[in-house]
Order: sequence, then C-alpha cells, then structure tokens
Amino acid sequence: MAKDAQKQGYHHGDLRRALVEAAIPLLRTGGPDALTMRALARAAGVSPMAAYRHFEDRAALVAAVADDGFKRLHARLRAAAESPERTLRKPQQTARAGLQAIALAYVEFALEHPDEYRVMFGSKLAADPAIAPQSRNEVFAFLREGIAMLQRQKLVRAGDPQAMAYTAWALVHGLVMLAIDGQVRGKGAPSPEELTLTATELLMFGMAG
Amino acid sequence: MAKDAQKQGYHHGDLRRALVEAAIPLLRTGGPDALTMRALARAAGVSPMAAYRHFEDRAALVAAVADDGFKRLHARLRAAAESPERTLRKPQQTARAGLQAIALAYVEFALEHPDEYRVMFGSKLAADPAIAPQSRNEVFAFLREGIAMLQRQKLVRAGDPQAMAYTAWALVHGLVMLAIDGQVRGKGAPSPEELTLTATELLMFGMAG
DNA sequence: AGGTGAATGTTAACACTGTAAACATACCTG
DNA sequence: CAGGTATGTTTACAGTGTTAACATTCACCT
Repeated sequence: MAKDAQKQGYHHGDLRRALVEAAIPLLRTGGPDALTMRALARAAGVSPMAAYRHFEDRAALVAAVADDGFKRLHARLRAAAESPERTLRKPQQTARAGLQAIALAYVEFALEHPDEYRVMFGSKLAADPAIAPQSRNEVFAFLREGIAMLQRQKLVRAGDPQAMAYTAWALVHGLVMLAIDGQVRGKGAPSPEELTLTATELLMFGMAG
Repeated sequence: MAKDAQKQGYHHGDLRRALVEAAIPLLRTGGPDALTMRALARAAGVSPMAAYRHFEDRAALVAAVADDGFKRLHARLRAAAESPERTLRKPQQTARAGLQAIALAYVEFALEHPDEYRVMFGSKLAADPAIAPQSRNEVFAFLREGIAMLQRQKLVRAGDPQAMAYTAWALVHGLVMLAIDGQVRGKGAPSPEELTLTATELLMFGMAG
C-alpha cells in the first residue's frame, strides 16, 4: 500500500504528484507568477522545504508541471484525431480534415488553459536536458507521424516530414501565442478559431502538391 | 540643457531611458529573470526606489523594455525590406522574395537576442492596455501592409490581409519560439534559417492563388 | 522481531526581491 | 527669490528561493 496517494501522517504518500497537481489551480487563479515553491507546498499542506526532496529547484518543478501539461495536450490531440466529427467547413479528404481537427484541438486546449500553456513554453526548459519535458517530444512525434501519413496517402507533397511538421507546429503555436497575448483582439480581428481555420487552410494549400 | 542624458548630481537627466537601456546587458548575461527592479537601478547607479518615479511597477518597466525591443525589430525589418539583396534560393518575383527577406530578418533578430525576444512576448503585456507596447502594433501594421502590397501586385490571392498577416506572423513567431526553446536542435533537425526558408515557401505557395 | 540506513519532512536562517511610506533635494515657474 | 513639483533616498515589511541541521518514518535484512 505504498503506492497510494494518501496524505496523512508524517509522510505524504505521493507528494511529487500532489505538488504537480496543486500547480493547476494555482496557475488558473494567479497566473504563472503564482507558481512558487512555497505556495505549492502550502497548497499540498506541507512545509516549504519538503518540495526540495522531489525537485532540485524551482526550474525542475516548473518543468514537471510543463511535462504534465504536454501529457494532457497529447491526450487531447489523440482524442481529436480519433473522433474527427468536428470537420467544419469543406470536409475535403478526410485525412486532411483530420489534421485540421487536430490543429483546432491544439488551439482549444491552449485557449482554455492559457497559463498552463504559457508555462509549457515559458522558460527555456528544453535547453537543460536534465529537466527537458520529454512529453513534448511525443507531441511532436505525433504531429510528424500525421504529416507522414498524409504523404503516404499522397495528400501532401513529398519532402522532409520533419521540416513540414516543424512548420505546422510553428504555425499553430504562433497563432496560440498571439491569441493568448491578446494580440488578436483588435477590431476587425477574426476569432482565434476562425483564424486557425484559414491559417491551416493556407498552409495545407501550400503543402498539397 | 534639461533633455541631455547626463548622469551626475542628484538628478539623473534621463533616468527612464537609462533604465531601459541598462536592461539589455542585464538580459544578455542573466536572462529574463535578471531583469529586476533593484538590479536595473543598481546598473543605472541609482537607488532602488528611483525607478518607481518612472514606472508604476515591474510590469510597466518590463513593458517598456519590450516596447524598445519592438522598435528595434521594426527598424531591422524596414532595413531588410529596403535592401533585399539577401534573396537566397529561387529569387522568383522580387516582391515575394522581399517578404521572405523580411521573415529571415525577423528570425535573425530573434535568434541574436533571444532573451530580449522572450521578454517582448513574455508576460501578457498586451492584455493591459495601459502598458501594452504600442510599437508592436506598428510591426504588425508593417507586415500587413506588405501582404496588402503583394495582393495589389496579384502575387497573393485576394482575401482579408489582416488574417493573412496574422498567419504569416504566427508562422514566423512560432518558428522563432521553437528555435529559442532549443526544440529544433534534435538530430536531423534543419537549421533555423533553412527551416524559415522552407516554411515561408510552403506558406507563400498557399497564399499565392 | 528488532535494528539500521535511506527516504522523506521540518525548522531556522540568509540573501534577495517588489513595493509602500516618509523624507530630502534639485529644478522650474511665478 | 519663493514655493511647488519632479525626482531621488532611506527605511521598512512581507514574500521568495535555497542552504544547513535536525526529526521522523519506511523498508529491508538478519
């Protein structure tokens, strides 16, 4: 019974998980700045220094929260890929529509949880290999696999799928960042969803041979 | 003689500018976290609270630094647009090549000063209208004007230039963010410049009618 | 069973941060 | 020259990350 996440007595049970989970409500209310070691420990009902038994320093803690976010994002994208009933506008070939549905799910996730998304791409986590969120690579691999599949179906022109995946990711990531920063809000500006649709259509036009 | 930026005696001369300028070396050495009120004041040879005579709080100071960054970025893009000798690969129609040169200049700027770029898009500055960097809008307007010009020359398909400009900006911004985060570094990954070229070509293929 | 080392949590302390309040000085305008 | 205003300073407080020393509990071995 050592794997259970009880939280009574001197030892916590699974403090590491508790800390990472306590991060979400903190983020939603106070933004990324509220993600402090001490506040996290407080939320988990534990003394400030307890967190340091599980994370080297604040950067490592933040990286773990980011990693958790990428896991949830990955799950969301997979779900969107498997039930692509959300093909708005021009269903076209279903494979491409599926890719578009994935892009929409990505944008939705980020706009629903902007602070989490900001943490995921906040500090230069990927630079330090010790704490680089590995789930991030899985998300990217998922995307690249999608592109490669479209190539096999001749729905996307031949070429390095890696570079194309980077391009697609950059486009969606950029859209999200601009939207989160409140930059798309000006008068006459399209809604983020509308913008995502037109943007992905433009890109897929270019990728289609 | 009140407008000169002397720094002797009780009054500084132009402390506001001095603070914003002191931010750059701090950023380059210590990253965005080194951008503290007290460190800035120290660098300007002034007491910690002096900064508060010119900036409401830290967020406002950071916003001013970001605004300064957007001004320099804007200048850089304008320079790239006026001397487009940098047309690598497939010069095509010169107007489109010019847009590609602008994209390259954008990426170069960001990769040369990653910490400044991170500050520019760091906290949600644009959300608070009181401190939202206005130079940012000018950069976007510049980009949108470029797209509109291409439309007039029939080099880009008709459509809302605003949405297209958002798309182009998002693509480049996303590329930069991924590159800065060290995400493009994996084996077999293209160089950021190479990636920028292929990405912009894909997008322009889609935007061309 | 009992003891022992490792894992985990706690308390105390330090240097640093943002920022409010009260005070001091220099400039500028009448 | 007088006085108000802009600017800079000192002091103080709460909150932060993090180190060091100490305390408790768990897991395992004989």
